[in-house]
Amino acid sequence: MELNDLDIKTLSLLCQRGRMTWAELAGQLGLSAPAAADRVKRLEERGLITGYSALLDAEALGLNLTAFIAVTLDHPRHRAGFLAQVNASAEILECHHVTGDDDYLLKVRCCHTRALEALITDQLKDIEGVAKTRTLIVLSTVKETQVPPLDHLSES
Amino acid sequence: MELNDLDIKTLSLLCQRGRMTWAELAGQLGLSAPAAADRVKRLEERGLITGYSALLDAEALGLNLTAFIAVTLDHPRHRAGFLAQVNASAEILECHHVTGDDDYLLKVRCCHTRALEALITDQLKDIEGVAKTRTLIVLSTVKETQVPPLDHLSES
DNA sequence: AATGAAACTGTCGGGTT
DNA sequence: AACCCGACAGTTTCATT
Repeated sequence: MELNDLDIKTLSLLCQRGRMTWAELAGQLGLSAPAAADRVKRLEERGLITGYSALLDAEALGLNLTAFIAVTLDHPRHRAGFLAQVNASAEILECHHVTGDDDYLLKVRCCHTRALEALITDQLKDIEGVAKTRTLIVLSTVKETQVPPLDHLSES
Repeated sequence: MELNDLDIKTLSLLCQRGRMTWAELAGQLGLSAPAAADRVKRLEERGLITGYSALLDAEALGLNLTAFIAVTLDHPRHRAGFLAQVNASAEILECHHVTGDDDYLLKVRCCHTRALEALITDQLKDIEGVAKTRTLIVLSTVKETQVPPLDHLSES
């Protein structure tokens, strides 16, 4: 599992402009278009690139409310039902099993406080085994990217 | 600011497969290729689509450690310095100003615990005004998407 | 929003270092 | 093994209806 500088630059460029043409990418890399396409195909086959996506502006879409919800389950037996609900809800963007006082940390996005209330009451609290939820409302977002720190990979 | 069903379907399709051709998109929408391209261009100009990106597998890249760090500043005067550091660090993926016991919630991603230690000690604690940090380690990630809940937009 | 023509891009095979 | 070149099919784009 080796990643040379050209691979990292390729990943970086495709994170910045996911629809750029192979010719354009090749220009930035100093390669021909087929060579650039080959390298990308290899990165996809190795599982480093899992797909491509349009990036949407949540606020422009009217999704003005982001929140983090810490969830505590009262027994591991209720895990499956909880995770099923997590996967079924489009408003739950992320769900992480975390260390600390609570079991799970969710990142959710919805339109307004009423929708958040419905999410907490109907989608979460209603699940058997959800003992407690703690909600942090996002007042403003300073930075939000899904691009991992590619510069730091050489150290690994 | 109107969004019809075709717009929402367009956004959804482009979130799933960001590099699909206009011809392919047009097929899914029941339109001709130029019509589909026109609709996408309009969504970009309206700011709903902010760009396109390759999606990377952080674990496959060796970025095995994700954490959330709650940060408390001891005085608003130290805000600017803190935010400058946040924007300068590639390992800090997100920074949200939140309600609750702490001021900011960061999502960070790095290679291993040593790198996380360096992030907390050198990048955060070293900033003047950072009074306290609380770190939650992510044990496993159940779900992680950046695609907003498009189904729920009709209610707004 | 659909059609048709021109320019461009992606992709494949063959050859090179 | 990685890359370049040339060629063809598919795609984007523009003008027109």
